[in-house]
Amino acid sequence: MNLQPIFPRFSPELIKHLVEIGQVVKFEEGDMLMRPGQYFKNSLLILEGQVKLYRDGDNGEEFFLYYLEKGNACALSMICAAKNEASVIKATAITRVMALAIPIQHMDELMKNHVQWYYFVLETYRKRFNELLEVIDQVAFHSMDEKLEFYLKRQFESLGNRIMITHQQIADDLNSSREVISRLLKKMEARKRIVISRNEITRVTI
Amino acid sequence: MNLQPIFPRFSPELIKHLVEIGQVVKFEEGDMLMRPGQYFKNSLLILEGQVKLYRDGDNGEEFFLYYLEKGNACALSMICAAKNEASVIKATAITRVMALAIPIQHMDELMKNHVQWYYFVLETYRKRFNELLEVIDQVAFHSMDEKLEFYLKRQFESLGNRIMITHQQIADDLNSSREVISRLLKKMEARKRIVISRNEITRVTI
DNA sequence: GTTCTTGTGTGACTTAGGTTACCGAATTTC
DNA sequence: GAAATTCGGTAACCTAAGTCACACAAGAAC
Repeated sequence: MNLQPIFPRFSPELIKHLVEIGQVVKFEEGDMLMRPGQYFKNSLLILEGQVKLYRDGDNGEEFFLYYLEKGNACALSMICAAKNEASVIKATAITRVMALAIPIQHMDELMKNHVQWYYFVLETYRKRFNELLEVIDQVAFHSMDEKLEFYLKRQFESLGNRIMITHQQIADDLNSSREVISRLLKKMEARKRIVISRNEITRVTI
Repeated sequence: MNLQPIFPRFSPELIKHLVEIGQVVKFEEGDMLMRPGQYFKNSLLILEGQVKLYRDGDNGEEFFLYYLEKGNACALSMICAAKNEASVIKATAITRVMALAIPIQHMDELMKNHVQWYYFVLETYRKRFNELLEVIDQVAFHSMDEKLEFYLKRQFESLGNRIMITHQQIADDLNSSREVISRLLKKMEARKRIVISRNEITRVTI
C-alpha cells in the first residue's frame, strides 16, 4: 500500500521508516480497537476505513465523540502510549479498518528525528482537543434538537449524505431515548432537512 | 525566582535555558490571559497563582473547564502557538499570576533538544485531554445535582475547603440559573456535605 | 442612623425531555 | 406461507430544571 497520498505531509524517508518499524493490522467491522482500561503498546495510524470513538459512562452509557479516518492518528494512543497510561475511551471499527501500528518505543526517536512527525502529532492533538471542545459546547449550551442537528451534520460529513442508522443507535450516541429522537427527527423531516426511512436517514441538500 | 521546585522534572540546564529565552510576565486578579480569537506568540508556564479556563458559548454563555496552577502549562497555548492557531477558550487570572512566557519560535528547538520538555508537553496534553473527557462525562451523563457536586469538589481541590463564591457565579460556571443552584445547595447542606454562608461555601470534611 | 445594593430563599408555573405502554409496519427466520 | 423479531409512531404521563415574581437579610454607601 502506498502511504504517500494518505500522509501527504510526510517525507518519503519518514514513510519508509514508519513502514519499517510499524506493522499493518486489520480490523473487521464491529471490532473493538480500544477499550477503557486497556494499555497501549502501539500508536495507530489509520490507513483505511473508519473508527468511531466513544466515551463510556459509569453505568454503561455511551457518548459519541468523533470519527477517525484515513490519514488520522489516534491522539490518545499517542499520548497514552508515550506515558504508558490506560485508555479512558472506547473505539470500534465501523467499517473494515487497516492501520499501521507503531510500537511506542519508537515514539521518542521519531519525535526527535522527524520534524514532520512532530508537527503531525501536534496537529493531531490540536484537532482532537478542538473536537472535544465542540462536543462540550453542544452538551453544555444546546438543547436536544440542536445536539441532534449537530450530530447528524457530523455523521453526514464523515459517512456521506445517506447514513444507515436506527433511531435507537442515535439515542445511544447522544445518551437520550429512542422516542425523543424519533420525535425530533420527525420535526426535522417536516422542516425538510432530512428524509427518514427505515434504518436510513438522508440529508436534504436542496 | 527559583524554578526548580516548580518544575521538578526539568534539568537545571533546561531551566537555565527557559529562563534565558523566556520572559516573566505578571497578571493581576481578574486579568484576561487569553480570549477567544486571540493568536498566541508565547506559550505560558504558570509560576504562581491560579488561572481559570472557560469555554464560551455563541450567545455569551460560559462553561467552566478547569484551573491551571503553579507548574502547569497551558496546553492550548502550546498547541495553538506551535500551529499559529487562534484560541477557542477564555482564561482569566483569579489571583495574582506570575508566568514564564516562552516565545513560540523556540518550541521546535526545545522539543528537539530536551527530552524532559517533550515529556512535559505530552503530559500536559494528556492531563488536559482527560480533564476535558471528565467534563464531558459530567455534562453528558449526569444531572444538575451531580454536576454541582463534581464542580464543588474540583473547586475545593483547587482553592481549599472554604471557597468565596456566590450562587450566581456557580450558576454561570455550570450554565444553569441561580435559583436552581440555590435549591440544590440547600439540599447538599441538608445532607451535611457543605455549610453555606453569604458569599462562601465550606466543605464538611467530617 | 437611613437608603441602596447585592445575595439568598421560596412558591407557582412552564417546558424539554425522559418513561411507559401501546400499536403497526417492515424484515428476517423458520 | 406463518411466526418472530426489529424498527418506528404516538399518546399519556412524570420529573428535572428553567423562569417569574417577590420577599427578606446582610453589607455598603450615604
